[in-house]
Amino acid sequence: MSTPHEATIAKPRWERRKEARPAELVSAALELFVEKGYAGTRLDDVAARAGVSKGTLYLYFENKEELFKAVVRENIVARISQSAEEVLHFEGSSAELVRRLMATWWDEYGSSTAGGIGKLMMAESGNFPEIARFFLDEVIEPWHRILAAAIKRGTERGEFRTVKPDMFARVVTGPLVMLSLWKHSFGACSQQPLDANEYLAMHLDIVLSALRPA
Amino acid sequence: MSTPHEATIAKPRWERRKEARPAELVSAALELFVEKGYAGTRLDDVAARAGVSKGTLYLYFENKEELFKAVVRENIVARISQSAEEVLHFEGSSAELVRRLMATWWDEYGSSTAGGIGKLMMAESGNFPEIARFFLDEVIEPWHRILAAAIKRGTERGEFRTVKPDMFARVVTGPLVMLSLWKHSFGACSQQPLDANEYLAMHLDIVLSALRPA
Amino acid sequence: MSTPHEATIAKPRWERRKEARPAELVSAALELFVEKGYAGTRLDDVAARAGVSKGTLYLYFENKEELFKAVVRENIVARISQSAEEVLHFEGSSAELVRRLMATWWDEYGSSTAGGIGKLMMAESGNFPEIARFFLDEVIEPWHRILAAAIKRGTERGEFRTVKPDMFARVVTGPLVMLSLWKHSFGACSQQPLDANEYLAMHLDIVLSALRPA
Amino acid sequence: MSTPHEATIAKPRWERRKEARPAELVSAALELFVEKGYAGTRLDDVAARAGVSKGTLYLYFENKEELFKAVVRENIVARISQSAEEVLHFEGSSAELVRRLMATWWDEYGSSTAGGIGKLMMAESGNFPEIARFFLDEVIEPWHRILAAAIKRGTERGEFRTVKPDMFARVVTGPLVMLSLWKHSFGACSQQPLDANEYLAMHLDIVLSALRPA
DNA sequence: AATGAATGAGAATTCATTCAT
DNA sequence: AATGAATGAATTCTCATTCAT
Repeated sequence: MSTPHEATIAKPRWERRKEARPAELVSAALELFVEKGYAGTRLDDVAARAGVSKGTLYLYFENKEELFKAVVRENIVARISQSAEEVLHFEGSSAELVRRLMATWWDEYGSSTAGGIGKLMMAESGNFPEIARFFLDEVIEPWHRILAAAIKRGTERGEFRTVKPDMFARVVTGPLVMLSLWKHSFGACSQQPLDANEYLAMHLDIVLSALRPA
Repeated sequence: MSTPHEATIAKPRWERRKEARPAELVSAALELFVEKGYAGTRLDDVAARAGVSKGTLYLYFENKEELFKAVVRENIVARISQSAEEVLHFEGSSAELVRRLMATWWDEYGSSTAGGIGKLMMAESGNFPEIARFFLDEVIEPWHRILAAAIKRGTERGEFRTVKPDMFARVVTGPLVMLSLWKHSFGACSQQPLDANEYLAMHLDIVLSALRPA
Repeated sequence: MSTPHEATIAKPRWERRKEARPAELVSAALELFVEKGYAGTRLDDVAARAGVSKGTLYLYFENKEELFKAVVRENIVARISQSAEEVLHFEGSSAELVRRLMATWWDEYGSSTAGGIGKLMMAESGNFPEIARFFLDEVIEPWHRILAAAIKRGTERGEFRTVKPDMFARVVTGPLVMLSLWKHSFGACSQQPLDANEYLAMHLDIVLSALRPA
Repeated sequence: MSTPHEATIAKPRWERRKEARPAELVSAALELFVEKGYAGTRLDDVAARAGVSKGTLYLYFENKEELFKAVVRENIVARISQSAEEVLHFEGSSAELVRRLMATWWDEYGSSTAGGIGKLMMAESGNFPEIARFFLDEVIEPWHRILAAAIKRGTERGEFRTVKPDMFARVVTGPLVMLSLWKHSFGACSQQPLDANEYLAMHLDIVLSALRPA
């Protein structure tokens, strides 16, 4: 179908980083969506922040909604699955396992730019129910299951007291999410900045205290 | 069938409701802002939900931003102050005090429609820094202080172990906020609905367990 | 048709100045139309300046355009005719007649609030051709005829040199109109205010110098 | 009838005219502002007259007011300065100088489309005081100074009688402005059109007669 | 592959006009 | 006669999307 002379078409002077573009755009879009919300983000600004023209955006994404979906999709990652492995194969104490899971959560998800996705999804879940559902299924529920599994392991091994693992996992995820949301919202206008490490240490302390067998 | 005369009684195009209008508009706006975010809310829709025309909105609010401010202002309420009283004059155990504060928080703030304000502020803090600051100063910080005071009381009376009251208060507020946000976001698309009472009971259990003196 | 008991209807508490209202409204409208132009004038403001509610305006004027027409109509007055009389019956020198006509023009038309009508008509003639035509026929042309008649009288009596009366009248009306327009436009933002008397004196001097027989 | 192929050649929805656009828009806006006044001019119409869509206007001008300012700015031109040169270096009689200045005024300012700017400024000076001030400083005052200088020159060379040059200049500018305003207002609805040349000849005659030494 | 001028539907805002009181 | 709350059409302005280059 393609004619041989196509190969002789002069190579345009740009050509570079064909692959990099979408990532740059998604990254710029992520920042702006998190900062201003979906409706509040102008594609003009996304393009400008990515250093390209507005038209270029449409070479890679059909429209604003598809860009939004891409932003969510590209940033939820398969990270969760790694944590799952850890739970299954972990050899140490359950307290240590819980500590590690939470540290991992914060390092790889909560504290990263991608953590803003949480805020975004929370704000836009009403406007994009399918995406919210997707996020719920792919991110939130898996995490709850992993953490619940770790709790259950501790109980079964006699390290933790008996609690309802699912509900416990949900509740103690609250402060983690809170911390992440805070960074992307009030954190910016609070004068004495929140010390994340101290916060996380206190949180771990609470969780483990609450799990101590009677 | 109906008497001809009745049929011809002109239905007034509108009713005079000067007193009620602003509240109705603010209420309609609250729902939509929470549901769709600031930028995603059309004033047309606000007016329609309040049962008035677009123009009427402008009789009571200078513009969209002022409406937004009014929504926030009218819904933060002075509720917090009542809780403050409770802390100061409470006679019972500190565990009971904490339980009551949390129940109050949920009943009067978290579970109410106004709880959506929290979600709204979180999403829009970047776009309205002054209002976010206001919300921080008038709602969040006071609550933290009240809860911290209750923790401190428990410690001083030997009922709780020693913890940093401020940080503890912040951390254990996480699940409360989480629950409220959930209701206005993923709650809508989660199939097995979250049982708020069970969640809160578990949370209280965790908090009190974590505070138990060694 | 009217029933006797109409007479027993309680006399409402307002009642006062039934006749005065339209004049107050027209006067307020005149000021605003002159100041802001037709389109730039809000009926709200007209009503406010007249000290009545917006609705009241519609008791007296069918709509904005009718109000505008009333403003023009009520302010062109029959003043002109008095000047006409003067020309016909004046006994003194033609120079004195011209002097009087100009002084009269300034005192009764140019310097009065109604002088703003000129500015208004100039600005809005394109939007209201019929009214412009009316103004032209009822105000401008008659004035030109009167002044031309005075010039002609002077020439015929040997007091002035021979000129084309019509064109002469038009040209020397220019400074008069200019002065009136100035008051309602740049006059407000010019720092050294224009001395109208000096201006008029110079103008009269020019006119009479130009008419001096060779 | 026409070859099918020709008929299917897609007419571009628009043409790229970045360079020409602002001038075209300003020109369209000038006509409409002069014709209908600032408030009476719809941006839709400006765009339509310039042959572009509404949105395009906003690519070049931030808002209606900026467009208005551009219209004024672009049309006052530095024409005045040429006349200034003439006064300084003119070698002939002062009467000839005055004649030339007036002819120049009419040819280059009064009779041109840009002359409508005068009408516009007069009508809108109240709504845009800063622009009016600008116009006063950049156009009106310079002209007065130039004409006054020419009068003074004549007096000093014994060609004219002694008059107050400033006031004289102001007064005799009246008919010029009048003529220009007339063209853009009543001129349109007057049946016997004003002969500008005859008017200007009469005016020059008056001015020079009035300046003749005793 | 990239651009950015142009578009036009849609949202915010204004204001002349209506009408129940 | 007077009011002023309510209306909705008209206008300004925004921004996602298109497309010739």
